[in-house]
Amino acid sequence: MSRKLQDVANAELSVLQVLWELKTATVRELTERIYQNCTAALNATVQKLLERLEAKKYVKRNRKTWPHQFTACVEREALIGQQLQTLTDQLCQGEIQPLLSCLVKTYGLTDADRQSLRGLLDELDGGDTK
Amino acid sequence: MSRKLQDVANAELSVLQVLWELKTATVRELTERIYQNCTAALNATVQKLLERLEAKKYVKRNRKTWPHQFTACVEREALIGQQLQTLTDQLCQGEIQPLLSCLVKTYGLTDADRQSLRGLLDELDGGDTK
DNA sequence: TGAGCTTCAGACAGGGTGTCTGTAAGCTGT
DNA sequence: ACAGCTTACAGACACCCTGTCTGAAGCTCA
Repeated sequence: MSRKLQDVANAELSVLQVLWELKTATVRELTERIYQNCTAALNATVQKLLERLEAKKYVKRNRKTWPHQFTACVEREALIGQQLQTLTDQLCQGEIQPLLSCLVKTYGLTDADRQSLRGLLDELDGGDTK
Repeated sequence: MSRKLQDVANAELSVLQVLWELKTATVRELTERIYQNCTAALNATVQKLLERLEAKKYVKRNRKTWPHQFTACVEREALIGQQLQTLTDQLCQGEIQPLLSCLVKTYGLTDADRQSLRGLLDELDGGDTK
């Protein structure tokens, strides 16, 4: 039974969040943003997190600049989509149906939510008018 | 930075899946269903998984019968909801909005999917006609 | 060239996970 | 009541992910 590989760890995610916000940043900037201060140790921690994110292809590093500049190369939406995929795979045999219904029922969707959701649906209808 | 506690592990989930299907089962039944055979070791493994699930309040054990009968005491839907919550908390600052849009856009929702989704929305509208 | 950052490699502890062994406890048919 | 089988329970591992840190090597700029 293979382990559920946790593609993005918690601390890694917090790095991504900042990168999404800043578009591009150095280790120092990230460290300060995340930990509100910046010691050698914390820097190394962030460095390591970036290293791992880079390995996972979630972050790109520009080695030509000094200090290196980092940018996310995965969209927040892509990550959401991926998580949703994992979720349906694991709990709904790949179907979105149960997830949708659960989502609509469980969450108190506001009028606005429903409205915009309808909008999205209409868009889709328009998009591929079979 | 606290670790993202993985509420239900992989192997644990496979136990739950079987319990959802069978409603109630013994360790032996579960073991056979999951591993296609049943050694002392595998039995103990399942036993341990059940023990952990019980601790997490996801499974109930009837100690009056012998062998013990196990039943899930969490619905699949509840788990989905919980996962969705985690997802939005981590990636959308608790908003469902981005998730919804991602979901609709990314997944090729079939006509049927869209239809049923509309149905659900209508139901909601009817439900709390403020 | 030297001070001060930055990068990089490696180490490490803690915890989750899946698995197993060994032992105690419970049941069943004779 | 007992032998023999099944089940329950406790504890022990090993593996790996995560977050963190230390120390050494590299780069820049005055």
